[in-house]
Amino acid sequence: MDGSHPEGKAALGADGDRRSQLVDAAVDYVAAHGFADLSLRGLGAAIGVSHRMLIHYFGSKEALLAEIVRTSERRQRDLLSRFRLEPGLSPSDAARLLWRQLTDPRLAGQERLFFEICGHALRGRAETALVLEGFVNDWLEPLMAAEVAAGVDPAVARNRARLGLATVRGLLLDLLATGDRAGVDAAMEEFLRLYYGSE
Amino acid sequence: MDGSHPEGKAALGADGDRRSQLVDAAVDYVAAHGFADLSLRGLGAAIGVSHRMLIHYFGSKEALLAEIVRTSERRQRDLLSRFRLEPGLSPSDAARLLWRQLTDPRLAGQERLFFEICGHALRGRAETALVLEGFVNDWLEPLMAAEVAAGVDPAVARNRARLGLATVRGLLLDLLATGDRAGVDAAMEEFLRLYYGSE
DNA sequence: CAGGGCATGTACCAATTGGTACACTCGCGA
DNA sequence: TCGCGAGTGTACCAATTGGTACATGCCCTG
Repeated sequence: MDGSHPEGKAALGADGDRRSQLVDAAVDYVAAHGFADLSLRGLGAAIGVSHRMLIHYFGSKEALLAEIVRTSERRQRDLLSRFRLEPGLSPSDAARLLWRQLTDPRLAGQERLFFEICGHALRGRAETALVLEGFVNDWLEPLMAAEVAAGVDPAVARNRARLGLATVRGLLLDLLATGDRAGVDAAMEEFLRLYYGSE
Repeated sequence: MDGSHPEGKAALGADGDRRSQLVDAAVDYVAAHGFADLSLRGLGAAIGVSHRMLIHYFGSKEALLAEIVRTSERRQRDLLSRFRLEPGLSPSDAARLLWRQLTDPRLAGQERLFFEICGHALRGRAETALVLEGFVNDWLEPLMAAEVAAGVDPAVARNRARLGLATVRGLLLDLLATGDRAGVDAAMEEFLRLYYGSE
């Protein structure tokens, strides 16, 4: 009685069709309602399938969670790669722009989910463990490349990239926890001043 | 048949005696085994009481969790206050020392728990919501005071303190996720160089 | 039109959960 | 000595969970 018309299986494209549509909806739901206490029934009811179907498509709750984590990660990475296409701004302006994108309120749910998943991953939860792999390294490479491109000694660039990543995440967490956008933005400005040379 | 001898109720001190002993054991257990999937039975079995008694002493699981969160918070605060007693080192050396204390492997469980609780608190989970209150502000004040004492303009000091807090947390998260102590330490050194003046 | 395979729903199951009822023990005060 | 109340364990309950069995319906191919 909702949008689940039996549209046949050839309507959509490449991958799993229905399956990938479900995982997308699931990520949205999880980003909005949290990862920890997810139940197949609750999720199913919210996105319009029975919990039976979730098991059918994903095999188990654990597998579904793993897929949610992967998709959420991919979304974040897409955000970054879309950003990299920018023209040649000054490094500090580029950072500022990236920061503004990351702190877009519409991404808040996604960011919360990120930290939530981190928390679980630190506990060694299987579905989320793979996150820890790319947690730093996947982001370090592009940031490091940017540093090196700006003329920084590669050895130092790695440390600077790691520092920048950590600071951004720390401030992001601050923002999510306090909602004090002005205060956090001011701290970020202070960081940019220190990081990219002064005013 | 274990360490729960009926030692009478006057053996220990002030507060709840048994109760506070239980909450201490509970925090240890949770720091080691995680917060998300805690069950009263599992916890009880681990610390040597029946889940019945946990309900008896704390009223409900939620109340117990709230108490665990509060105690864990208090422990962290105690760590900081014990640290403040140091003599007058240079700011950067003081920061280095604090950093070394925070990254003591023996605290890893506690730190993991901190981030885990953050994740849940961001979801508005009731027992953990109070954490968000003090999440930044409680730490900002002492850090800000230190900045001001070092001669920084109060307006800037707030931003610097906030930045320092965020960076420490970001790097701590990095350390917990990757275990790459050397890499994270190097990034921290880079930060200290930027933060407290150069080479 | 017939058959097969995929998608879906309903009903169900076993396990685990937080929480409760009741019984038992034990030490203290009258 | 006799309770009485606090501490504790055992057994139990209802709800929720992930997961399964079976039946149904639909579309596509023959």
